[in-house]
Parts: sequence; structure tokens; C-alpha cells
Amino acid sequence: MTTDIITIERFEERARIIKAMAHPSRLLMIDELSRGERCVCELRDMVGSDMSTVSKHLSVLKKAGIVEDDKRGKQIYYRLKVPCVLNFFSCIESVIEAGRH
Amino acid sequence: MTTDIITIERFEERARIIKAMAHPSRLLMIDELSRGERCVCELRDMVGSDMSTVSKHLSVLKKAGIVEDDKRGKQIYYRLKVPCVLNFFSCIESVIEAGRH
DNA sequence: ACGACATTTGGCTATATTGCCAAATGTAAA
DNA sequence: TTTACATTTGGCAATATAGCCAAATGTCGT
Repeated sequence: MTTDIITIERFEERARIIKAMAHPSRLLMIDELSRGERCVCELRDMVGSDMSTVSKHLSVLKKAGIVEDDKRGKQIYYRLKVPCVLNFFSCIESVIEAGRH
Repeated sequence: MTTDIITIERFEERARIIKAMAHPSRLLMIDELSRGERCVCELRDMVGSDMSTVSKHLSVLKKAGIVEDDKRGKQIYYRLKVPCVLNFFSCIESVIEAGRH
């Protein structure tokens, strides 16, 4: 354990991680990865963007510590490193639901 | 219930809400509001930014449906509308913890 | 070593976000 | 109805993000 003091830096660190999720394509990829690991080309087919765009999205998720990757053969496979992020979805849905007041 | 089909639009809507949280000052305010409603000036004192900046952050959270407000006297009080967003923090902490590999 | 394939990186433009100041709005007390 | 206070809004400059193309890197099969 490092420190339990809640500082501005702590909230900055938290914000960086949440920001990494804050994009529709990245959420789509997280959702897809919840069903198992996928190579970049599979995710590109799902998302429908340019390979380079998908790759950059994945690097954002990776830098945030949300996914991890693994090179096997020609492909690189990504998987969720911290699956609890999936729990966000149900809460988000209730925000949406409450929003329809 | 509207529809259960998972579309791109659904992920865009989710991303908008997550993006609304993706800022250190806004996370700080959410954290503070978890302890009860606060007027804008109290939040400004906590965050330490300009009043107008804090107000704009709050409008982002409000538009996303995360907080709601209520005018009483000269002040406007904000409170969490969907407290489940607080659950994000523990997961974020485990992302941070896992990141220190 | 060569060519095909999978992925990342660099570079660029377009767009979005942030945060301050100043001005506008709303409210209440004198 | 002034004045003071609380908050929002408009506008602007600085910075960050997104997505495409093209080029670079890495890996395999031949």
C-alpha cells in the first residue's frame, strides 16, 4: 500500500483512467473483450475504423492499465486486465434511464 | 423500457456520460457530493477554480444526468442524482493498483 | 533473403475541451 | 428600486483528442 491520502493527484490519476474509457469505440472494444481476448484485426472489424485508429485506441486503454496484450504469431491479442470496469455499464444505464425522467 | 439492442448510438450515449466524469475537478465534486448536497460556492472553495469554471463543470455533470440542482434562496444546491457512480472509484483504484504491477 | 501480413508510429488537420475574464441573469435584503 | 451576492453565459486562447494516410516495424512462410 502506498498512501491513502486523497489528493488532487489522486483524482487526476482516476480521471486519466476514466477518460481512457470515455469513447464509444473504446467502450465497444471493452464490451467485446469481456467475452474473451481478441486480436486487433477482430476489433477493427467490429469497430469499423482504420487499423491505425483502432491500434491507437487500444494503446490508450493499455496505457491506462485497463487492457493488456500478448503477441502470438503474427497477431497481438488484447484482453481485459481489470474486468470490474464492466460493472460501470449497469450504472451508466441507470443514469440514462433516470435521464429520461 | 425503450430498446435493448446494443447499437453504436448506445455506446455513444454511454461514452458521453463517462466523459462527463472524466475530469479531476468533476470527480472531486462527485466525491464531495457523496457526502450530501452542496452549493456551488462550497464546491468552488473545495476545487479552488474560478466560479465560472466550477459552474461549467457542474453543467457538464447535470447535462449528463449525474447530478441535479435545486435553487434555495440565493444559492443553488447540487446533489448526486445517481449515486451508483461512486462505485466506480473502487474499481478505478484496483486499475491503479494493478498498474503498479 | 523476400514477400505478405499484422500492428504500431509519425504526421497532419479538424474538432472538442479547458479555464479564465467580463458581462448577463436571478434573488434577496435594505 | 438600488445594492450586494450567487450563479450562469459568452467569448476567447491554449491545449488535447480523433481519425485518416503513409511509412516503419515485426513476424512468418517460402
